[in-house]
Amino acid sequence: MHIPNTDPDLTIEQIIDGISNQYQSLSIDCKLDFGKNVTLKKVEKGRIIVKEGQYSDKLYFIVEGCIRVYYLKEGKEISDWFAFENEFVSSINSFFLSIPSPHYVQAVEDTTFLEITREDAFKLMETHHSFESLARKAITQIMLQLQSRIVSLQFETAQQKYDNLLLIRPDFVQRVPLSYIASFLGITMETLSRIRNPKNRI
Amino acid sequence: MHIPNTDPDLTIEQIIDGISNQYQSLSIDCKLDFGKNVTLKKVEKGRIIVKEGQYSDKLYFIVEGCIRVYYLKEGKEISDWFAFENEFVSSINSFFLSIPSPHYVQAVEDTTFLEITREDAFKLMETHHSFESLARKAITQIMLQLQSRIVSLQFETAQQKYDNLLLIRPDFVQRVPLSYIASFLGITMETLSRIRNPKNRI
DNA sequence: CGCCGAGTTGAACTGAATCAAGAAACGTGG
DNA sequence: CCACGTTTCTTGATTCAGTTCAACTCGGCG
Repeated sequence: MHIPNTDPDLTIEQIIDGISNQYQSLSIDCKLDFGKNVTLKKVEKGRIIVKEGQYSDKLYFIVEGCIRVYYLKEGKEISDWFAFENEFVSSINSFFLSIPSPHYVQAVEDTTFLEITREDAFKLMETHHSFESLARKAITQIMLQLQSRIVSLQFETAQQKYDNLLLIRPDFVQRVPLSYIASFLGITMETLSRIRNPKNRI
Repeated sequence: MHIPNTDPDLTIEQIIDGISNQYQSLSIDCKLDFGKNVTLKKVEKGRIIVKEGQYSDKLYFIVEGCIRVYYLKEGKEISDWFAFENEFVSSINSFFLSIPSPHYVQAVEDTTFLEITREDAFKLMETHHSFESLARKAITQIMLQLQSRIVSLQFETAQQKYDNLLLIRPDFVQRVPLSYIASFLGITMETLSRIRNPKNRI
């Protein structure tokens, strides 16, 4: 799962066909309309796509690469969300609540993605039942991810959280710096480092 | 917010009208169809509505009362979700993934609610664009709640978590036993008790 | 009245944070 | 290709918030 299996030079039409197959079959009308409202973008590793405080009314669909959403807490970066190939990602508070983004959005690798504005996305949902279904399914998936993360955060030890992550998203640890992973798991870098050292295992 | 403002003796039609107003305007057709597929139920305080291990393919909409979703971890009850008047609730893993429920669902107070099966709910989503929108909005709301809970769980002290809860859902603490709240916040009952004692405040 | 569950308080313990210092890996220019 | 500075990761010592376990208080109710 989550293996980079996507040709980064797909056309918008091909990408939309992929979405239609993976998430929800879209009507021909809807695909056309969808295609007219997205932009295909490429950014290099490390590039900040959205800064804190901006109204980030964009939703992204990753074609190739990895995007990280994080916020600053007392000067420290807290990673909140990572998305890989074929996943949707956005500064969700900003996107859904129309508030200034508390999050930064950054490319962890060279990344190719589709971009759509909130306004256009909501218009598509209203116009096309199949797009509304797509949205519902994508949001459901995110909700379930968040749910399982809560269970993981709440009563697991640092070791269990890390093991759990390795189990669910083995590629994660390969592709994302450890410092990002630590804050995502709600632990410090030092603790993560100790956990990963087999000598410290119980 | 979340004040019991609902007459528990509403008809199904009136409840559906309320949903149509609060979440998403539903077409007349859709409301009728919706009404045919729900059951209005009442359960007394403490009653277990769903047991762990059951396939819980039901979604509930609370008219009056409070429902708790929890699971057992090493013999201890961990509260995962509380829902009050005018909120949807279910054993989400079971409902959305069609797996046996890892959760128990229990009435915290005498509770009146609408019940709909997954099959019927999904059929309504397919048939009625407005019902699909309703679902999308309800799920979005849950997703945002989960998101803010993650932020709260991840880097806040026990004190901050409790203060935060008081701020966001002041009625919560009035209506739900402290032992339930503790596990919801990811802390022990003893810690919660100390936190609430003004003498221990910094 | 006495029991029972819910909540409180106390003392000892512990997992992870913090602070501080190294080691390894990484990239960039000479 | 190597020397360098920078960033990323590891290791060690100390500290602390919150857990655990155990005893106790309080209020409701048969």
